[in-house]
Formats: sequence, structure tokens, C-alpha cells
Amino acid sequence: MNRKCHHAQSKPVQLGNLEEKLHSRSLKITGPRQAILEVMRQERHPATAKEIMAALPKGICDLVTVYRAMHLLEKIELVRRFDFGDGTARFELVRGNTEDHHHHLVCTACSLVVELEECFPNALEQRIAQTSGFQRLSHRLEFFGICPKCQL
Amino acid sequence: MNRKCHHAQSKPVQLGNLEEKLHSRSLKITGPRQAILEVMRQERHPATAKEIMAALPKGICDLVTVYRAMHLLEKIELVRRFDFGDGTARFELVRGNTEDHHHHLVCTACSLVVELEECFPNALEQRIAQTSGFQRLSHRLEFFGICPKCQL
DNA sequence: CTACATGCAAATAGTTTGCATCCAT
DNA sequence: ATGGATGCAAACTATTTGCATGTAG
Repeated sequence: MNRKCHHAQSKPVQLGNLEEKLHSRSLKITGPRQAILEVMRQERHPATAKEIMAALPKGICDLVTVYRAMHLLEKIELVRRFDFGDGTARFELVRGNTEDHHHHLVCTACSLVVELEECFPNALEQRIAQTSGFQRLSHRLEFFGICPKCQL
Repeated sequence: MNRKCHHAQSKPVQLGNLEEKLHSRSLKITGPRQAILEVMRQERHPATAKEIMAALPKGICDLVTVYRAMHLLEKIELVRRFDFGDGTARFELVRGNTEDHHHHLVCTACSLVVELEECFPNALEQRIAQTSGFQRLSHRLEFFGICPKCQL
């Protein structure tokens, strides 16, 4: 039950996607939610709740609403949560198939983030599943290093 | 500059190791520090500061002291910090070579933790380094799934 | 003695929750 | 109308910090 690491990240996310998913759960399409999704569509890298808040047209909603929207969007799989190990959650819009996922390479000096195509080998993950007897394996994987600019 | 994934986890950590490392930095061998290290030696899995605190002889020290000890032990590489994505740091005694490291498989239902031998392939990590131009690559990798008992 | 270690209280930071009010459907 | 959505304040959790006091070397 592993996700495959194809990388179809060129597909834009349609607003219709949101409406569809919300409707089917009788949830509402509100101003804040649309604005938040719009901001995330423009973010190039996983953003913290505060960053999203800051990128929003000022006063459009509360930080709490951003957090609540993240939970909601995460649940309907329009957003994915990342953890770069600094105690702050980062959120990124899911582009393309829900099944796809990718990892990041973060500069420990300047926080530059690069999206990676590489993923943990499926064969190896399956071996772990078999050896351990665990099911529905998934993994959390991020890389850290020093980017070219910070090496100077 | 990647760590190798050998797994020499049978070697016990000598107290001498601690004394040595503390001495060389003119740091002190105190009761709390010895007790904390003793508790960690007995923990089989990464433990949170609170768990370590709870396992300590009662009243031997403050939670703050546990946190400070973790920072210290982490710095002298006697302890390694792990992040299972739940917003709480976990600490584990480094057994064997400082260069070694390992990853975990965590049950999302009962939190059972299994230590893994598998690691992200070195060749692949090197390729990431070359492609990105980043240096001193390292990775954070943990697996999640449902353990045999929780599958019933 | 003296620098490092600790306890206690308080500050931070991120995130969540309670509740009254508001609004999309 | 009415159940979900939001704002505001407050609660929570994990972790860190300031400062006076304690103690290992």
C-alpha cells in the first residue's frame, strides 16, 4: 500500500477540486478558505501557518482559521503537512495525484528548500513491511545539507 | 560525508565514556547526569523528556535539568534526538560508533517502535548531493505503519 | 574557591479549544 | 432557518531562559 513516487507536479489544482470535496461533505466554501487556497497555490515551498497568514490579504482572517483550514485541507488531501524538524509544521498544496509525494532538501544555514525527485526505494520499504509484519507503511523523509551559496 | 549504516548496537556504553567527554570540556559529573544516563541506558526506545523524568528515581532532579542534560549529551554525541512527527522530541542513547545511525518504524495505532536496519541508500544520497550541489548531506527518516497486533 | 549545575518561576512558541456570533446553503 | 465557520480569548504542550543558590573539582 505504498505511494508511488511519480512526479506529476505540473498539474494546476482547480478550484473545482475544492468545491467538489467540500460539497460532498456538506462543508462550506468561504472567503477565508478560498483566499488561503489561493495563497498556497502561489507558495513554492512548504509554508508555516504564520507565513500563509502573512501572505493573505491583510485582515482576511485569523491565524486560528488558517490552522483550522490546514486541518481541513489536510483531511481532504488537498494539503500535505511537512516537518523539517524545527518544531513548526509546514504545509504544501498537493498538486497532481494524491498518491504522489515528494521530499525536500533543506539548507541548514539559510533554510533554502529544494524539492527532490528521489524517494525511499519501494522495494526496500516492502522488505521492511514484510520483515516487520507492519502494514500500510509510509515514511517521513527529509534531507539536510549546506546549499551552494552557503558553502562560500 | 554520509554516515554509514553499520549496526553495532550491542556495545554497552561505558560510564567512562561520559566522564572522559565531560572532563575534556571541564564539565561536571553530577548526580542527575549519572542518573539520567543510567535511565537512558535502560530505555529500549527513544524516550521523551517526560518519560525520562518519570523513569528517574523520584525527586532526583527537575524536568528542566533533563532538557539541559539532553542538550549537553546531544552535543557530546552520547545521545541522539529523534522526531516522530508528534511535536515531541525523543532521545536515545548512542550505542556503538558515533557514525552509526538507524531509523524507526512506529505503529500509528499503539506507538510500538521498532528499530530498523534499513537506511536510505548511500548511492542515492550522493546523487542528490551532486545534483543539488549541497554538501554535508544528512537525512531524517522514519517509517509509520500498523503493527501486527493492531491489525486485528 | 570558582565555574559550572540546578531549581523554581516565568517566558516563549506553536497549536488547539471554548464559546458566542456570523454566514453560506 | 441552521449547521458549519470564524474571531477572540484563553488554554495547552513542549521547551527555553533568568536568576539566585548549590556543589563538583
